[in-house]
Amino acid sequence: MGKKKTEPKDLSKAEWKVMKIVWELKKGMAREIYTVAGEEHDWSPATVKTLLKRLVDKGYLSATAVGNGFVYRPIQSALASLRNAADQMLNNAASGTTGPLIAHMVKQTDLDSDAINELQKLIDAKKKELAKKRK
Amino acid sequence: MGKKKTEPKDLSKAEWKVMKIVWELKKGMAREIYTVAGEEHDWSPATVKTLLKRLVDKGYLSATAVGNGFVYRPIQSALASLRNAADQMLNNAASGTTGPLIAHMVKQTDLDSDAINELQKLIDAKKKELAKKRK
DNA sequence: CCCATACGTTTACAAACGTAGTCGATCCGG
DNA sequence: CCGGATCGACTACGTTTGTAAACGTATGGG
Repeated sequence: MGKKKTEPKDLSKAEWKVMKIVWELKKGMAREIYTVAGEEHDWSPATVKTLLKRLVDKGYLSATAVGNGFVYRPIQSALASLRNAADQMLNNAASGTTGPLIAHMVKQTDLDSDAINELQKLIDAKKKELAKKRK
Repeated sequence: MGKKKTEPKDLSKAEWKVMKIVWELKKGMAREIYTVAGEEHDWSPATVKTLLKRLVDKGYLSATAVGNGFVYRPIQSALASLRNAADQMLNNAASGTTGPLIAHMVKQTDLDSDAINELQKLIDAKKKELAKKRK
């Protein structure tokens, strides 16, 4: 028993940026990660190393020993993590703001046809649901 | 000339919760705010007072003197603040995740017919745009 | 087999956050 | 006009975050 669950800590701003890089690389050694990170943001390798460590501690990255160091890999998919962030955001949304908020995001984003179709499907479902409810 | 802009600091988790309450009340004196906050979260009045102060300092709340204390009012609309948060989130989104992310949010949320129609309009626009591009 | 290089760990330190107590000023019901 | 309730400011203090140097160690090219 006692699975204890260890409340999943969430990511800080800097940590998100590192995660984004690792998600895009799929996996990587310290070197590659802090090279990219050094270009994109303006961090010293030391800084990135610290962030990597913290991410491993927080359970967002796995580190499998290879040669000198480790290969880092995301434990959760980018999507899973984003979903959490999104849910938190929705919790902070005062009633009535969610609709416009989502609309804003749709406007902001470039969607491919798959995404658009998926969205269309969801909208249709919502419509149907609404119609029924308003019987 | 020196508009200086004072980089808008962003809200911490606890601060969001307070803001949400104020947005919903539209405005309020310390008393009401920390009463509600005390029920919803489990904060002492002192804690809420601190948060209120910090929110005023950060420029999220205005405080106009009335009697003993102040009436607090949100300076930005909830939507405006959420939009910022959303934009940040989209920045952290690795490519290809945005579509599914938005889909997730749509699923998560109860939308009224206005919101649904608005979304539908946006989707239609995206479709058209896509069709044209893929000439 | 040596040593420069890169790795991860430790340590550092200021700023932001979460949480809250104290305290002098002030308002209002009586 | 007094005294209790309340207010906001100030102080406090441990934790997390941002940022990075130092350092002991392992690695692998020569």
